[in-house]
Amino acid sequence: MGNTAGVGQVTIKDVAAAAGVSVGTVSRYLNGFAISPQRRERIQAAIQALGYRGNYMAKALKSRKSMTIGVLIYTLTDPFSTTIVSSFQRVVEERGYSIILADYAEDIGKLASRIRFLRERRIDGLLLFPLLPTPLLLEAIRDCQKDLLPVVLVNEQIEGIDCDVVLVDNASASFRAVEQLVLNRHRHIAIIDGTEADFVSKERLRGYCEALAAYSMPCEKKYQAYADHSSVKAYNVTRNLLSMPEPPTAIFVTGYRMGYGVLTAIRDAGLAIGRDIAVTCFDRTEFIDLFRPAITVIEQPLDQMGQAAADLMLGRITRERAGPPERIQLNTRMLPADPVTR
Amino acid sequence: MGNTAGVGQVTIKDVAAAAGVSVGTVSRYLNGFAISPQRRERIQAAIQALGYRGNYMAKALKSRKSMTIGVLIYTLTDPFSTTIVSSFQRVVEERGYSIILADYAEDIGKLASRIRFLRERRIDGLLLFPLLPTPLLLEAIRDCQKDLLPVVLVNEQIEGIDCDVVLVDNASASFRAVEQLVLNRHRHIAIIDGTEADFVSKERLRGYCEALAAYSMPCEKKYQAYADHSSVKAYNVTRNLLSMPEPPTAIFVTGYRMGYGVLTAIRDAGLAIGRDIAVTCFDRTEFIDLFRPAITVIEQPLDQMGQAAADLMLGRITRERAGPPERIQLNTRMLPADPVTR
DNA sequence: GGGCCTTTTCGAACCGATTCGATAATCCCA
DNA sequence: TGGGATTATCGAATCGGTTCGAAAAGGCCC
Repeated sequence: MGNTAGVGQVTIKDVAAAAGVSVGTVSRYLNGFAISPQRRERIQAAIQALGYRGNYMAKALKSRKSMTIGVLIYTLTDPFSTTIVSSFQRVVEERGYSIILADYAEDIGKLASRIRFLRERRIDGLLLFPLLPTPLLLEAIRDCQKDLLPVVLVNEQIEGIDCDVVLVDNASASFRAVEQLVLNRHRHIAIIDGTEADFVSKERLRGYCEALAAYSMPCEKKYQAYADHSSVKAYNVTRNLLSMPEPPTAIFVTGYRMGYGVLTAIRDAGLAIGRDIAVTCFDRTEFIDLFRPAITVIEQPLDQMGQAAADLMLGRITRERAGPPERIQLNTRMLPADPVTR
Repeated sequence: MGNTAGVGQVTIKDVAAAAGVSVGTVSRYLNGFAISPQRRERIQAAIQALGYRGNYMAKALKSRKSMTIGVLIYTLTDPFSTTIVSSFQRVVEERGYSIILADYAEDIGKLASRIRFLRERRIDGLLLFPLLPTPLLLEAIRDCQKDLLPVVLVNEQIEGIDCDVVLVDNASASFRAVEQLVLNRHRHIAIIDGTEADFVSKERLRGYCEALAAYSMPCEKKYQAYADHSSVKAYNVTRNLLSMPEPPTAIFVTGYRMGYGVLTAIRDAGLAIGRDIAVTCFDRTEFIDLFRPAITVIEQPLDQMGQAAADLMLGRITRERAGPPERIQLNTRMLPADPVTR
């Protein structure tokens, strides 16, 4: 029956009645099937007149697709991941999907319950930003895969898991960055890295070490530090580095938050970036951009990453793409500093 | 009938059959109504055994509530708003709501279509971060209200709209900040503000002017600049200010992004923050924190804002709260610098 | 144990769409 | 213009829950 008065509750039945056709026919029209011209017109008129707006829930129930993708991010406050999400969203929305967003407050322990929450909403796919390759994560992913829920990972590689993933060339970007410093005659190059455990940090450290090795330079522990992705820790670490008997002449920082700390520490030590010391920093942010071209920035293709993730996801959801998981590796771009040579 | 094999498609019917009760009874159990102990046990066992997971879509369809709140943000990459969203999310999720997130890429023109998108998902409420009080926005909100869709605004006040809103004490915070500078004997205090049009910027400028007036100081145009919330523009503006014949001895910046530009410009001018020049900045970010206590920071209670917004929203959605719109104004906190006196 | 009141259970209708078999309309060509 | 093939339309069943009236069960008191 439906109601004509109520608030936005015009149903397909009302439209059918107003147009003098069956509900099935209206449905056909809505889904783009062939329909006779005069009926098409009457239906269009009825929709217009009644202000019909399809009921997404009914559609989702019947078609068993929620047209919703869950996005689980470690924290909503990190512009790096939200930028990726933003472009991901743009792409999937064009195909009618919306995203429901959750974060796990950088607490791996919450991952499972957050995923459960999303799955109760019957998401059609899951975009996951892991922090660490823990067994818990592995189990959670396996669980999704068991139920054929497509999962796409961003920036993480996990032993023993076959899962679509989007990455950047962490190791080789680091290699090139450090190589450039070496070529500019730096002999004491420090690295300030995230953690010992996460995939991205490990890869970036690997690139650093390989570059030094490639030029037969020692890879000394005293020039290697972890700052746990924290700007404050990076600040302290940098001050320590600068007060060494033989301080580094170049610092390679593997993340923008730590970059903040490094830049501030250098300033507070009374040194001039780009003259007294070279800095190469992963991630391009609005703030770090203010230091160009005094520092070298490794820019990650965030938009592309979001798009790639969206393509992977949509391919799986629609089953246009089957077969083994893909591992998409995108290239960073180095925005070189005016050289600081020794 | 249901299926026992398939992927996660156990229905309430399957549970009922397995427990030997009717679907209605299972539903009662699920919704916390009284039920006889032995049935309760059988139902629990059946749910456990089958791995039943309620179908959110079916529930939403029948109960006409999507248990979903739309969040429309100007850009996902702004940590200020995403922090608020994060705490908002935490609160509403406890009540079973999830959020679906969309941004409008700082393009007011897209607002209407973004809202339409969200409304097609049958959201139960809308949390909106406006940028400007435009007629378009006003119309969009009116449209929601007409259909009794609860709307909560963050950080915006619109003439002629009655709508729940969460704000901070922009004007009085500015007043106090500038007052403090005056008391430290600064006589040339510059303000770098967002735009001429947005509510928050206007309020912050008002506080600045009122503070100067309160101390009978001139409110000179030459010390007032807009930087459009951009760090690069703030950088340029600051350089200009510093090269005036009579440069300001204190700068009041009304947003963290512009703060980045100001701090960098001061550094590049060879001045020391907290010694040569005083800086007071709105918003506390990880980066700006690195400058404390050399600069004064006005911290907004982001978590509280999110919670307040959530409370407003849930109150409206559940109709526990009716009546006229509320305007919740929260207090910022000033983290004072070590004083730079003249 | 019977009568009466309360509480629990059952079963069916319903939410608003999709989808499919059956039926009606249309088209094409002889 | 008629017959066969094609295409559009109708109507009913269905998705997986909630909800409500009616029926059954349980509790209490005499």
